[in-house]
Amino acid sequence: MEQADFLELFERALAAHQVLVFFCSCEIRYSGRAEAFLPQGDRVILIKEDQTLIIHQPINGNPINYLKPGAEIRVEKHQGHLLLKAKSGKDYLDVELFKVHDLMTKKLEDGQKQFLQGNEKDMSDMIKTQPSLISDDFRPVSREEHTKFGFIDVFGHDGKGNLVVVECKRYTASLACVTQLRRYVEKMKDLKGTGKVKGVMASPSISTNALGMLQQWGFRHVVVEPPKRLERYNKDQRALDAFLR
Amino acid sequence: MEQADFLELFERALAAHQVLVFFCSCEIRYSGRAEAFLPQGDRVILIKEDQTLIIHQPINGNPINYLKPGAEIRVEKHQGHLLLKAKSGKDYLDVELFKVHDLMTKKLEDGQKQFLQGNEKDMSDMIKTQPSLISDDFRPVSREEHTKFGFIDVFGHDGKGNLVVVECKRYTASLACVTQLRRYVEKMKDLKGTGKVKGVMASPSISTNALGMLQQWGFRHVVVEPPKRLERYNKDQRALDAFLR
DNA sequence: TACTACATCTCGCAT
DNA sequence: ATGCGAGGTGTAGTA
Repeated sequence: MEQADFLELFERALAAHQVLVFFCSCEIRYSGRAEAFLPQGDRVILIKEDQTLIIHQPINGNPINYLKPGAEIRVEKHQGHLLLKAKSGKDYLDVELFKVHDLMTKKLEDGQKQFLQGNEKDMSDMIKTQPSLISDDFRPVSREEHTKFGFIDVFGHDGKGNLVVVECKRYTASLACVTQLRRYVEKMKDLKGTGKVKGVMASPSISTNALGMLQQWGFRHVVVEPPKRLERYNKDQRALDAFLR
Repeated sequence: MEQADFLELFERALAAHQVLVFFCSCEIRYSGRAEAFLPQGDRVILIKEDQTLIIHQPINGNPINYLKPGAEIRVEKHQGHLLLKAKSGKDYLDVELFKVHDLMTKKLEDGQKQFLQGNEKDMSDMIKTQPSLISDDFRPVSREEHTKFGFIDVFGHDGKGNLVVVECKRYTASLACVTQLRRYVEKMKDLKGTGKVKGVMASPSISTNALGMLQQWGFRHVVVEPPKRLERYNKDQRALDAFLR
């Protein structure tokens, strides 16, 4: 693709807040929270309407370089080829464009948000409405969602005069998760001036080391799966899919 | 763009392990580690040569949906429009394609790795070669000895018979960082059977609460910046850039 | 494989 | 702006 053609289309699309994608051979310098250099190779560059800049190599899931939304982006001629210079906050990206293979631009119309279920919040909600998931005598004191005594997921008491702090994790609980629970329990003991505070880790599973530390602190692990209400629908889809194959 | 044309180009590019990008109007269902639904809108869909699938809305830095490398991807006709079905591990993605606006495919040649400096490893290396950054009497032990103690960033001793555990963070240290350090110190006390173990948090800054907890445990904070050796080059570039503006 | 910790983490939420 | 914790976190390193 010709330099002049690219430059014109690029400027116009950028000004019109279109989305731009192009294939190119380039070399990249990054400076900001860290410093990086990526030698010449073919990449995909995506510029969104909010001036997000994302650069992908032909393999791997994550972008190799990027700038957050709101970047200042411009292209200038530099020693026979083009130089894309961009800045977002403290981060700077310089992309030497040796060759632009192909470019695609379009104004995209969206504005939808994704509905997502099965996160940690859904898990703690489930425990509040089904306290027996923790124990027969567990009584949650719903109320506090984010702050009050901290960021405790579910807080309550049992029938033996103990306060109970529940920490939910949607994945295998690790050492870090247990220290988090420990921190909350100690905060609660401090605030309430009592030693009768129990810790419960609610997660689908827990690593061996984490379980060891949990028990060392006299805490309990309870197996709880994150709720996925759309699961049946999707299961059906998968079954149908397998049938059609 | 015509369905039949898209289908043919898509299949061919996918089989040739080219990179594909297209603009489309679509509706997305995700099922796997969670469940999600995204109503109809315009998006950018990127399929890489390793069968990574990434879907972007026209704004925001992160993809709204994605599948990890190695996904099984196919497109089939479904009630007048196209249906892209993909699966990677336990994750399923169904994309109803109401209209494909434009498509770009190309075999990209890369294979370069990024050189990056200023990460936590660089920070701990710097401390090992310049122990005075921690204190005048700090003496780090050799790297070989270090490894058998686990995940400790820098380990050593001072002139007063104390073992010293250093935890590096490239950003503002938080409560979680301090509990991590605490965990390492306690592990070390246990392993060595001594109470004389000091904890040091090395980071550019530390939150007020984290500093409180740090001091409560008798640990110290030392201000250390992650090393960025290319910084001067980039600073010069920025200065030059400003001059040319 | 399981587990651990880093990441230019990003993002939202609350102070 | 800062602080704190979740994330469909992803990714690398190690046992």
